[in-house]
Amino acid sequence: MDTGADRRATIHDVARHAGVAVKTVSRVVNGERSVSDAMRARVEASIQSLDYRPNAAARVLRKRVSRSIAYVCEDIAEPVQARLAGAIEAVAVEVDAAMTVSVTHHDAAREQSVIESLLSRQVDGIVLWPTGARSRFLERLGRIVPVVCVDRPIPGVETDSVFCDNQRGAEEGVSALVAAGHRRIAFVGDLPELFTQTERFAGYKQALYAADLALDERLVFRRRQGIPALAKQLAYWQLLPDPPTAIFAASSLSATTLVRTLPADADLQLVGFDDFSLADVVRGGISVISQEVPTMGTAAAQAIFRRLSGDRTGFTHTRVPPTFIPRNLQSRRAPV
Amino acid sequence: MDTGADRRATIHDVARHAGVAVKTVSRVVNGERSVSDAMRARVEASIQSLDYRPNAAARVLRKRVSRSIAYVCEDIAEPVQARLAGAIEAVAVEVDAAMTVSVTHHDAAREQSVIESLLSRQVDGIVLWPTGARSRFLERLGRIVPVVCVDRPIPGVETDSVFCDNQRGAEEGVSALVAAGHRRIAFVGDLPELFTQTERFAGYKQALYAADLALDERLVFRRRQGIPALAKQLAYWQLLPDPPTAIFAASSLSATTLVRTLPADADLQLVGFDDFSLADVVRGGISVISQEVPTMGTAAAQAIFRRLSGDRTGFTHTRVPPTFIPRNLQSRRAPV
DNA sequence: GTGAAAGCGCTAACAT
DNA sequence: ATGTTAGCGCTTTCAC
Repeated sequence: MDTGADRRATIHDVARHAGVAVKTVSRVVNGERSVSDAMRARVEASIQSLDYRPNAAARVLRKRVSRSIAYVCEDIAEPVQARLAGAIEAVAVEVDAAMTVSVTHHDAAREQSVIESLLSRQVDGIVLWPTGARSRFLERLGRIVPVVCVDRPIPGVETDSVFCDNQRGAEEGVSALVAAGHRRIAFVGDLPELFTQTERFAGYKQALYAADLALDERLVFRRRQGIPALAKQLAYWQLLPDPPTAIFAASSLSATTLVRTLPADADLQLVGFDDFSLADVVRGGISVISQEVPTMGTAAAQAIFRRLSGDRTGFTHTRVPPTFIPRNLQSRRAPV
Repeated sequence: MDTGADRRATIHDVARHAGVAVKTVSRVVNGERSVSDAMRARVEASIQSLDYRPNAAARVLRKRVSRSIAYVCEDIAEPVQARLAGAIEAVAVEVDAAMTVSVTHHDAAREQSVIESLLSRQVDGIVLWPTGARSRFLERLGRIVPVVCVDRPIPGVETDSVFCDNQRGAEEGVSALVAAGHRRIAFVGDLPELFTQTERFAGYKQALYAADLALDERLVFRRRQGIPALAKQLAYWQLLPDPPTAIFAASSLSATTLVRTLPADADLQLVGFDDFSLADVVRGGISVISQEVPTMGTAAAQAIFRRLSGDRTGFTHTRVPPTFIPRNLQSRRAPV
């Protein structure tokens, strides 16, 4: 029955127990068809009674594939990155692969070191949420193992990629404000050098352009905000001859910081990029552009497995359109 | 799967290139001290120029340890579970181990199958957020590999464990309501059979007892709520001769559902278990009992590595006290 | 349909 | 301080 746990049973133990050759056990374990039913039953009984589990390390060593993929992200506690992990894991488990998670904390040096470690572990592919740093190492990475970038690219390096269609999403969100009658729409975003921010700002500009509205640089606030800086900016806007009547917040951090900063009775309509918890509640509900995270995770994981099954075609760049979720969007008469 | 590079360099390639024995390369790679500086430098140069990376599969096969731990949880997208993953990964990376993440989706069958797969992969330990199902398989699991349970135990099985001190936390939260003058405090929680819910309800009762307040069963609502059911319950409470003036919500789901259900002007003080995004904002700020997730993750991972370094002492049960975060807790004159 | 033997890349054990 | 050899548990190759 139980082997006592002294030493895990090996394929040899099973072969001896069943009175067959090692190769036959291997065939049964791997579901190969050229095994008679009687033999299969005999081997399976031995596997059961010895509680045999194939040693993946030996298999990986021999087959040179690990059936494991890595997800390297900046911060697994961040909701979008966590949900992406869930979607990737779902695809992995489907094909009997494992997902390892490594975290870079936005640090390029750590990004390289965790990836080095993963390569050593023979991962079959990497879904990478890059830090945004360039490096000779990352340039060569794609030649060693299939890589799919998510959220943003590695600067100067082409890989398979799955990104949100940030520009289109932002354009849609801002256009919804225009359609609700707003003509003075401010932009509050994170650091301009971030890939997603650049794209979302482009979408903002495009929506204004499409509505024949001028871009007023005074209404653009692009930095890593704290509440004090944002409060000051809001006060400044109120002093303008024609202050903004709506704000497009180009990240969930911007949106939540705005929520914390705005007086409860401030008459400002908000649209945010990325949904966040209780966005449906605060300030009567805040409209958001919501990334299709499950779709993106599935696409990223599938891109890896596509490469693993031998696909050598050119890089694919998937743009997943986000969904605009209108909430409490009141029409507003345009000012004269 | 060959990914373009001809063949990765092996320890033999390095040995040949450097003109030394493989064992010497092994010594250098593993940082053993009995290697002369000259030799070390020569080997390291060869490693560099061949872009050599040790094959972890071969190492695992030989050493019988994988330097990898598994984190098995119910839903990696859930904030507490995601943050726990981050804390576990931080400890793992510190000791040059990898963390694999598997998800059970509250399904006992999947719990068993993912763990079986992990055992095959030779993980050195498992941090398990159990589904709560009993099984013969889980009973024996601890004999095969070190297991640390988080959040709740495996029913009927003792393992090392790291739990939040739910009872104490709940007691503290309810006591804060009592201290603010509340005498009619309702309990809104999730399914009573959940381990954490049982403990939190016990803390609620204890706080009432300590304050000489009777437990009024009519003020206890324990089920998986939706907004309609909760709205009905709130309406019922308003019809009581002495309706509750405060509510203790024993999960973040209960708290956020309450927030979505309560009219904005409802004069009810809330305290929730588990912090949630924007709890500092909604309804003027909601006090919460906040789990010390980083502490718990660190403790769980360390418990694994303690076992791996040979510790065979009895099971350790760590109870991490949560932190009460008061927000907008107004004093209320007790009714006559 | 089944089996024997070689070897994946590494490290433990034992030389020297 | 450095080298040689065996073997971890599996799959591949080839033989029957």
